[in-house]
Amino acid sequence: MKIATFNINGIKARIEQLTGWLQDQSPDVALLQEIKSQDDGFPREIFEDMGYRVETHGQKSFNGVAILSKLPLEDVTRGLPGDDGDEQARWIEATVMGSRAVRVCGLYLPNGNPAPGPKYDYKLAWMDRLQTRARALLKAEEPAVMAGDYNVIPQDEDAARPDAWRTDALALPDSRAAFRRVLNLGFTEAFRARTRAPGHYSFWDYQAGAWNRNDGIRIDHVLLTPQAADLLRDCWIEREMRGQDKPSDHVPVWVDLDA
DNA sequence: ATGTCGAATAGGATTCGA
Repeated sequence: MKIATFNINGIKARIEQLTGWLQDQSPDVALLQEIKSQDDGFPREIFEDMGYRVETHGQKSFNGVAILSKLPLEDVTRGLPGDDGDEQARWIEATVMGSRAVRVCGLYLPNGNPAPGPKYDYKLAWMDRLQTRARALLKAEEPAVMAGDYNVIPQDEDAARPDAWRTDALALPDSRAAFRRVLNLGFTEAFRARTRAPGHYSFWDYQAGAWNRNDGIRIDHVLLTPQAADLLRDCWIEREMRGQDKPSDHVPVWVDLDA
């Protein structure tokens, strides 16, 4: 089962790249973030015609997550539990029925800038709720994946210029600690289970020629429960996507599971 | 320093979010 997480930065602006990518790479499951569309504005027929089931959790203008799957989906839920007043569409879950059933969570974690401030408070509160959901997934003792744009640079080696991010919400110690707290519950960070080296990024800003200078950061992550980690065949970042015409500022991160 | 992009509003330049 090949699963890719991809922050597409707007479905309308990315239709061409996204459909080409699905044709070429044929993920079984694509977890999309920042669809920037409401559910009824999402061009689901385009993907259904390509053989994908489509589940969205959108909102107007900003945020929004979706699951595209060639495999059957069961028990789809929308929204991260823990705050009924949270209007932001950042979380969607489904069980993917492969040769093994895999619970898949697609997430778009709040950016949190400027920090300190209310947006940073929201980020940290959201990460507390993430930790609660993560505990429940572990308790089920089943293969589960939490993948998406975490908006966290886990360590200095995950940024080309770590000092430039020192006071940014993506790298502040409280952000890193909250990310580590989730990992330390017992999750495996798939990319780091396969690759130790620095210099691997999943995001390059549109500004200041960041891509041409390889001034990137690694903020898109795939976390696996122990039962999912046992199925891990490989994890890689598809950096070539950033060099295409009309790219997103993020690229896909893949896991291949024996499921 | 951002050197940018996407969406909404409004009816083409501006604002917000990233």
